[in-house]
Amino acid sequence: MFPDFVQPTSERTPCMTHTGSDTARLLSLMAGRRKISQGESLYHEHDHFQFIYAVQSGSFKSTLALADGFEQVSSFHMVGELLGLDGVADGRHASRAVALEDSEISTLSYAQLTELSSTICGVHHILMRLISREIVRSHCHMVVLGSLNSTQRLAAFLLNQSERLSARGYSALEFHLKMTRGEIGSFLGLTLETVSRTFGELQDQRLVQVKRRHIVIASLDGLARV
Amino acid sequence: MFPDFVQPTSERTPCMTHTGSDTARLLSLMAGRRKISQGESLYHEHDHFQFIYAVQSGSFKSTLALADGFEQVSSFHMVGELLGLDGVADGRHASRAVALEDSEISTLSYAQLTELSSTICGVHHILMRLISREIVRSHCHMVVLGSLNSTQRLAAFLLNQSERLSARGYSALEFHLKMTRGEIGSFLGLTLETVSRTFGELQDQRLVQVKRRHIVIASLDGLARV
DNA sequence: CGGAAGATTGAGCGTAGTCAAACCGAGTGG
DNA sequence: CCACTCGGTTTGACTACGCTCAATCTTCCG
Repeated sequence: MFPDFVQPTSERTPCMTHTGSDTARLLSLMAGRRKISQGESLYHEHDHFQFIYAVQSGSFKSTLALADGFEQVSSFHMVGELLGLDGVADGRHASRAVALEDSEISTLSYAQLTELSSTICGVHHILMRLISREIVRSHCHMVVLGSLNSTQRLAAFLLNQSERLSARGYSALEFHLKMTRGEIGSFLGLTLETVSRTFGELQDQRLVQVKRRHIVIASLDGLARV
Repeated sequence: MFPDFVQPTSERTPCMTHTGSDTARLLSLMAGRRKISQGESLYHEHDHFQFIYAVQSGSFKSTLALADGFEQVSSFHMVGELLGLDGVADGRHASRAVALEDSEISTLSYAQLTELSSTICGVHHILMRLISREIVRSHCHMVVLGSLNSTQRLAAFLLNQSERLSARGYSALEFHLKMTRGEIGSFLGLTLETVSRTFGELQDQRLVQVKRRHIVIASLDGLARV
């Protein structure tokens, strides 16, 4: 039932977060460091696009505003991931980035970066790949939103979290979510009540243990099989 | 209820298709031309990424395969739009592109393009912007999939079609869809029956006239207000 | 301790999915 | 020309999943 790229097991998965040598090399160019406290915004929609950011510690969500004032979460970002690439499109940010906890980011001026591109061969390849990877990630998420039921969505979400956390050296089976049920719901196209209930279901099936934001995965395979 | 960027009226809309001076300049570099007949694939998932394609005539859909063999439509492409940019991410295509009708495409080798980037200043800016714009587009579609009901989704779809067609000099109010109900449904995260029924509703509300694939929009504003 | 924000749980409802049948239009061949 | 097929579309009846509204509980923090 799952698109194969949602599963964390496969070696090369397009849904993979953009952590890797690409980002590492880009990170080495990063300069300014800044603290962002919980709830603070890094940038807003329509803000002039100037910087690309990398999460140094903590985590962020990206949101898009709906016309009625509500906001939908479009992605979560954790340590080592980049923010702000959506601004390349037309020089303005298309989303808002908010810290989910007290965080630190480093900053890289896009103008600087394009200069570097001409001197340091390969830099713009890296950047291009990173942006393109974002496309692939959103496409994956479109599949999640467009063809999975609530249980499958939440399972996919947990697997994704697990994969990204373990890629950062944390446990793949036990972790602490930084986001509320409402934010998860918004991200998955569900209500917060449904998220809560679905956590309950997964727990009843002995696939995970959930205590508020603390998650223990009992069976990765089981989750993937959902 | 609509995210403002779903509406076709606003002047600068991030959901805007990537037709514009950027594409135009890129198109001028395009070389080979090829015919693709209806149902034929331009590339498949996991194909080695080598070319970027521009639709010269006809139209295409991009699909992602689910693990169970089904495919979800992730986007539609019409004349002047680019295909294949998802392959930049890791050198392999993440989606499949299929012609919705007998079509023609022109081809641009990505390797060639990156060479050009170093000589012709600005080429890689263009490419970067185009890729980034794809991100913004997918984010918009995530909002559609994550927070709109069937009527709103279909209205957004029709407005999008209308906008893109009128940008190409066709009528904004009367056009012929190239895709089946099933394909629309897959794209919008609905079943084909729901698409059909929802077309009926919109017709009952005198917002559009629908006869199979022939669409006449009675009120763009009405659709946008849905 | 009290208040607030977040999470859980419950009851009832509605939208969209499912399954099934009928319909329509285009193309094919007798 | 009509009969037949086939893919796509429409329509109907029923169902179920997830939403809504509401109450309660938990944890955190002043």
